[in-house]
Amino acid sequence: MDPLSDATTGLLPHLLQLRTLLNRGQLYEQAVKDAGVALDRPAMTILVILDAAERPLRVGEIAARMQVVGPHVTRHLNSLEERAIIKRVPDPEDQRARLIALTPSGQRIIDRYTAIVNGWFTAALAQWSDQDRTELIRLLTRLTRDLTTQFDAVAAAGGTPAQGED
Amino acid sequence: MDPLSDATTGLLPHLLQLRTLLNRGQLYEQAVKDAGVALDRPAMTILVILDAAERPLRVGEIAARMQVVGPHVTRHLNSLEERAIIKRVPDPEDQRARLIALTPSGQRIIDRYTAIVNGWFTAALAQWSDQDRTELIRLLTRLTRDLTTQFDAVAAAGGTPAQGED
DNA sequence: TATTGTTATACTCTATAACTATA
DNA sequence: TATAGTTATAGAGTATAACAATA
Repeated sequence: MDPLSDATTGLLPHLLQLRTLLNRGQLYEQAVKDAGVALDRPAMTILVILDAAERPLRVGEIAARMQVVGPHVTRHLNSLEERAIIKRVPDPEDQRARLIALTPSGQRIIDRYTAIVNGWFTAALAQWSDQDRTELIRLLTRLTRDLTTQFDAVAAAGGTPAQGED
Repeated sequence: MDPLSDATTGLLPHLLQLRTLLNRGQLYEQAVKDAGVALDRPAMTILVILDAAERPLRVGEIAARMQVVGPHVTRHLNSLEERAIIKRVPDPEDQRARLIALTPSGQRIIDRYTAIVNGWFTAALAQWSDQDRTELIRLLTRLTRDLTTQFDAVAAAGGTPAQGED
């Protein structure tokens, strides 16, 4: 009756399993240990986001990308700034805001960390064909984008299923 | 120099973003509200796992699939059993163990919940081709499996990069 | 003695509320 | 008065340690 159901039914368990996998603290601890630093997961996530952005970000932008609330980011930034891993610089466009930038030391840390984790991914996908790897990235990117849109709509509607009818 | 890098570099930010998306508590709250129950996320995860397994599971099996530790599961099972959403039955093969089964009431809850979430997924993937949906499931399944293997190896090695050389 | 599960306690991660400063 | 960020406090979520019962 609904051809979509065949493919989308069963997606939930798969995604939960992936989430479960990525939430394992053990991995981050292993990676930061190998990278020679002692940072917790949220701090590491902030660094990954700053590194991927390739430019300084506002606190609010980081919070939005982490899907968390402002104060959570602030707390970790305080700790990261004390250790000279990030720095806060004034935003020339708005004196209320601050731009968060990686220090050279912070950049070295995230580079080491990323190299290690990418090494794991490379090993995990070693048997994959080039085409499958490319497809994975493409579908994952699209999935994340479309789920974000859908979830935002659901949250905004505040209780409406949103089967996408009207 | 390394053709794998092209595809696997950048995988980390994508996966973190997906994780971030799936960790949003808002969604679970919306779904359980629509489903007419009041359960927290870990409890809901347990029900999803039991439903996907299509048979009673041991406490240890649930913990393994959630990648959490036994006591965490026990606590939620206590609460779920009080509300007659799951029940513990003796495992005929081992008197130490117990099998966790959904009650009819619990099955109804997870059915409603799953229908709602699957509705969201269906809406999110409405514009996708059948082929892309099929490919997504296939690659996601494989990714989860291969990452699990890799991460287990890393954790077991206890600090070894595991580029798969030796 | 090793394993399955439970109870009790502590730690990590994230949210809400109240406040300061600039727009 | 609205917005960007911070401080302080409270609540989920998960882990570690100690224990009970069966293999």
